[in-house]
Amino acid sequence: MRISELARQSGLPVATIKFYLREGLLPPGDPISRTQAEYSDAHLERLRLIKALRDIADLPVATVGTVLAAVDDEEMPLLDLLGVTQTAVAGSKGTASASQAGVELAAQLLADLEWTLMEDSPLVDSLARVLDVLRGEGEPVDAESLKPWADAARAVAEVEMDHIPVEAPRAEAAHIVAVGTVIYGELLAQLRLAAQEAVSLDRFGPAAEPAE
Amino acid sequence: MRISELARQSGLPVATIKFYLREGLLPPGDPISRTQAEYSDAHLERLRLIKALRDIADLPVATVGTVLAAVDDEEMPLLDLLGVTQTAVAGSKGTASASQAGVELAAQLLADLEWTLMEDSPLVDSLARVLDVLRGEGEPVDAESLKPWADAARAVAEVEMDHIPVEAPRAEAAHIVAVGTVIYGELLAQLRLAAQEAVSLDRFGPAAEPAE
DNA sequence: AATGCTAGGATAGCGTTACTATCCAATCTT
DNA sequence: AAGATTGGATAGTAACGCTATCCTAGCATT
Repeated sequence: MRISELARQSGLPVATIKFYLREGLLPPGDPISRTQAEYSDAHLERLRLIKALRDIADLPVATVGTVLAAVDDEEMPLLDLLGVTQTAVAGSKGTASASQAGVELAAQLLADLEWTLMEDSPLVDSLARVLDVLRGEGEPVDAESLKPWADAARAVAEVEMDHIPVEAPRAEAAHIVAVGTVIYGELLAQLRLAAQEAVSLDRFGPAAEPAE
Repeated sequence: MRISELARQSGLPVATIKFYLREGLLPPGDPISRTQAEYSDAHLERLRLIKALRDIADLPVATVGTVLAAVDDEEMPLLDLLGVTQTAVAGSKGTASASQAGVELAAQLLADLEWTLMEDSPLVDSLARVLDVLRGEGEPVDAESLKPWADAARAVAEVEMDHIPVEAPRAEAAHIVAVGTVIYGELLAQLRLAAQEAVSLDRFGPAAEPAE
């Protein structure tokens, strides 16, 4: 198909597709002639993926590029791909770094939970930043207090890791790792909000006040 | 204290504080004279809150304003404040809206879970958008398949709702509702990533011992 | 009271991000 | 043959979140 067809099927403007081509998010089409290129279903698939990462996870375009490059890199082990994707998701916000105390707190928390991370995992820092804020708000940050969140996180993580088809072709597994890390995270976040609303309605009654 | 002292203690540039004042995120100080205003600890507190919402939750400045206005509104019931905050968090990303099928799917999911939301809750739409993407990726979106995430979400939501000091002064409870919705969400997200890494290291990692 | 520094307020400017629009010559379609 | 379309290059735009500059008025010191 040509670019306009790709635009039609993906629902993205031609100009945007050209932009993604320029940014290297979408590989170039097969050049048929000097002014024509042929795009495949793989391109469409790729655009859908980009759209998901942008719309749902709100990842910056440059970060999407990093993740896609990792997905495409046949040499990269899935474990490393997971790391790249996590870094993209975790690190896409803010620039401030965690306090020393926060990092120690995070390390202690992980130790208490018996969760072993990689030596230099950037997740420790992301976690430390959150703990810094909680501490600043006077909330407890010890393992016991945070256990409900840790248990919930661990439970979904186990399911998600089970879900990776390690026996399947790498491309397929890589795709699921990247998408799953992002999308199931968002799913969990949205379900949490929905659950909050359901719980609060259950408790404080649906007849709380006359809505208009 | 004067503005420069406020800047020093909050770690924010004076120009930024002025910007927040203009945007209405920070209430004006007590005017001592025509060119001097006195700021209190409450202002410092407020700045810390703004910083948390910006740095951690990455909420747009305008959205932070909406949430803060709701926190300040003594007339607003906590239930409504929760709704405002959730909308801020859930809706701060993307602009695309969910498909009709996605909305129906979301409604079905909530029904199967026996979660009752408010009539016109925007969460249905946010959830539908996520389900749309999952469906597009060929992932299952029925209640049974998604139960692990729903259970995890419900579990933390229960704890979080228990955590709101409904008997305390409204200002305090309101503060916790707003901050908690955002910060514990981020905590959960980060813990999930950490758990993913811990689980995958346990399973595939270097020096992994079959811990059975 | 003169001097100099800071505060507060208004306005304008800047850097980044993510597109979007315009051109253009080379095809392609009919 | 002729109008439309394509790929590619380049430039422009809009939103966002600050940041910098001005200016006048007061405070603080001498």
